[in-house]
Amino acid sequence: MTIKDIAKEANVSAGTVDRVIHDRPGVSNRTKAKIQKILDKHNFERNVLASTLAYKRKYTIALLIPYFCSDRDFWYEPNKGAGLAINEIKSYGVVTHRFYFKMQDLESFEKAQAQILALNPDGVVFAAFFYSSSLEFIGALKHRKIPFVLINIDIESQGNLTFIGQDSFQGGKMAGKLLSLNLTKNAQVAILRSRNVNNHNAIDARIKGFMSFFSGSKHLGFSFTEIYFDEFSKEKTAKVLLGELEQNKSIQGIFVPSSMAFHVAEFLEEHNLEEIRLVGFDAHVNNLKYLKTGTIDFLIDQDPMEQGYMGVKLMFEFLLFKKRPRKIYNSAINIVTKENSEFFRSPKAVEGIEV
Amino acid sequence: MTIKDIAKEANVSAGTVDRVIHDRPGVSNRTKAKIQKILDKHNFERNVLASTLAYKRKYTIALLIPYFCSDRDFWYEPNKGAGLAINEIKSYGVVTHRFYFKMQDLESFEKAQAQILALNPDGVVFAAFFYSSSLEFIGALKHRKIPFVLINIDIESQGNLTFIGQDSFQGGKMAGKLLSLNLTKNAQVAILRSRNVNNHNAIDARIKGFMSFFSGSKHLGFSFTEIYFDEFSKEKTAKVLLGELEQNKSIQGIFVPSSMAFHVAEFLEEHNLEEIRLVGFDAHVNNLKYLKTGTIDFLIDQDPMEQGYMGVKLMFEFLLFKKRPRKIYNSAINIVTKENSEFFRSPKAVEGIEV
DNA sequence: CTGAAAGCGCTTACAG
DNA sequence: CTGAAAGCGCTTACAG
Repeated sequence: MTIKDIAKEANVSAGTVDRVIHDRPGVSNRTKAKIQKILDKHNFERNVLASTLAYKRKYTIALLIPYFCSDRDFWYEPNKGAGLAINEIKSYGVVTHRFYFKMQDLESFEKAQAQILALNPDGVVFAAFFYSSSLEFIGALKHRKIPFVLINIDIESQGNLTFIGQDSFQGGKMAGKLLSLNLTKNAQVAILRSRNVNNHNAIDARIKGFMSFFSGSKHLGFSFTEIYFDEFSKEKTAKVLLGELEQNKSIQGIFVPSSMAFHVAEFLEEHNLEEIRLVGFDAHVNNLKYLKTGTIDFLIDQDPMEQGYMGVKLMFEFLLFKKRPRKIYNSAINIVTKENSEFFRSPKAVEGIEV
Repeated sequence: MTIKDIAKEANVSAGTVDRVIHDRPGVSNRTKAKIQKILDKHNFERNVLASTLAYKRKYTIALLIPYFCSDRDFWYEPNKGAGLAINEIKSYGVVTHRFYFKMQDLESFEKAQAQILALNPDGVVFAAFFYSSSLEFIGALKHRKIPFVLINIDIESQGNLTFIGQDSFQGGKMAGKLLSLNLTKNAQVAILRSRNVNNHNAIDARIKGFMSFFSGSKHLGFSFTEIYFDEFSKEKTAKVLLGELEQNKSIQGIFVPSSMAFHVAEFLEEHNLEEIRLVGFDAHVNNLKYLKTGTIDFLIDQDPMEQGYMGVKLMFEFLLFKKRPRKIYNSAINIVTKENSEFFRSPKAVEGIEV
């Protein structure tokens, strides 16, 4: 059933049918009703391919995420997912420009923002690092009426099309449960956190969720201590941990509410402290290494590839097909252990295919 | 960059460029080389939309999966995933016919097979229940050179395009680990299995994987006993379990290597035996109910929606774009607990969108 | 308010 | 071996 068929049945031209389908002005009510009736009768759905081709409109999407050095880094994955989506939608006349900034470098973030505003894209997908700078960027986007999608890091702002990321509180609660499985009663647990971090909110929420798991009566015996770092790096981690663990020999479990558990694991292995139980976030290659040796017991993964993929894909569907996404897409809370470290994400249909 | 642009640059017609792109005969080597050079220079990629539209070819895919009664059943999910894919690909001129059979009714399976062969589709996606009947079906498909994709249940046959499903051995091993987390040393564990089941292979592999986890030196104290059912149903489960658990009061953990853990959970709750630890497969609604009450400790999920989605999508990509999938797509081994029961799968970009 | 015609980019008989 | 033309289904100026 094509527009032509409908037109013939209604004794009008294809152009008129098209006007009715898209509710464009310039059709008499009488004709409109007649055509609509036939459309409904046949349950007409227009051919999206032909439609897209005829529209001729080109769309530009900008993606802004942290720079990554190798495929072992967290942000490699969202970038990969975005790449899959970009590839899928390019036939539809969508060109996606990718911008990267350095995670510790506000200037690089703002430079990328300026470039994006200069590009004046039809939509923006980004990770809201640097709280106040992100808010300004959002202000500029809203002013220009450019729709935007947030991935990975939420920010209490209005007007984003959707947010795609993990529920941090639930993730933290999950971490609490997992750590508890390997601890005996009355264990002492250390929570490790860095002072120099951009997404305080997510870290705080994870810790709140973590503590909430132990608030039930079952785990009254546990005690907790927070250990602060200036930043996560091999040397600094070692220095602080040496002091703390020396001072407090009864620490049996460590919770790292960020993706930096591998630094801790490296330290534990070097000091033969593998019996300390360790739970962290994000199953990137750096962390997986220590999951496999058993020094990290559990990782909680959020399928970052999917975040990149969906960010771009949902923006595309909004721009071309006016499909408005839900306000929030909760990423997976995947539990990763030695046993499923090869199988903790669904294999994506779009990858791994040779032409 | 379009075919027209290339044609102009090469001083030939668009038709000739098209012939070169598709390596169709009837172009002199000289012209071919000239055009190819220009194509390479511009890194030409043809517009898939326009191409699909012009081809005019229609494709038919047949899907064959078990019938399901409600959205609480396992097979509801693959069907839903398939529906998403069907919707995505219909613009490309692909019509997918869905056939359902009753899991305990060989006749219904063979009737559907006959209908599919009568339809003579371009590709078939199916779950290989009923071993020998499936082999016959595969023989018929091969004879007609109809490509086919297996989902959920693998079968040692040759010639399938790909298999999409969980690695049963690894899944079982994961179950072993999870059950062990909640058991004390020297625990006695029961493995429950039904005699009346179609995919013996997967169940056997899960049990092998399960046992392999305990074969390490760490768990020498555990002992295991297999309990057989004629089939899983509320009454039969209760009857057998009553006898077994009565006779052997020291059973502390139960492993159900199928999706039927909810029957066991129901029994345990009715007899106030919730302290027995329980691990099963597949996070469909029936099972999730008892995960939430805590009677089931862990479920291992395989993202069945993705299996349906990918089965159809990969067949589509093969038929239209000649993309040959990998021989196997390992489904996820998702660990589901009370804490992540809302978040154990990636939200699919394609669903939940209002037009 | 409505229709005829041209065009999106690619493919395919057909003619030469 | 090669080109001109028609067509896939939809959209859009343009003319009336």
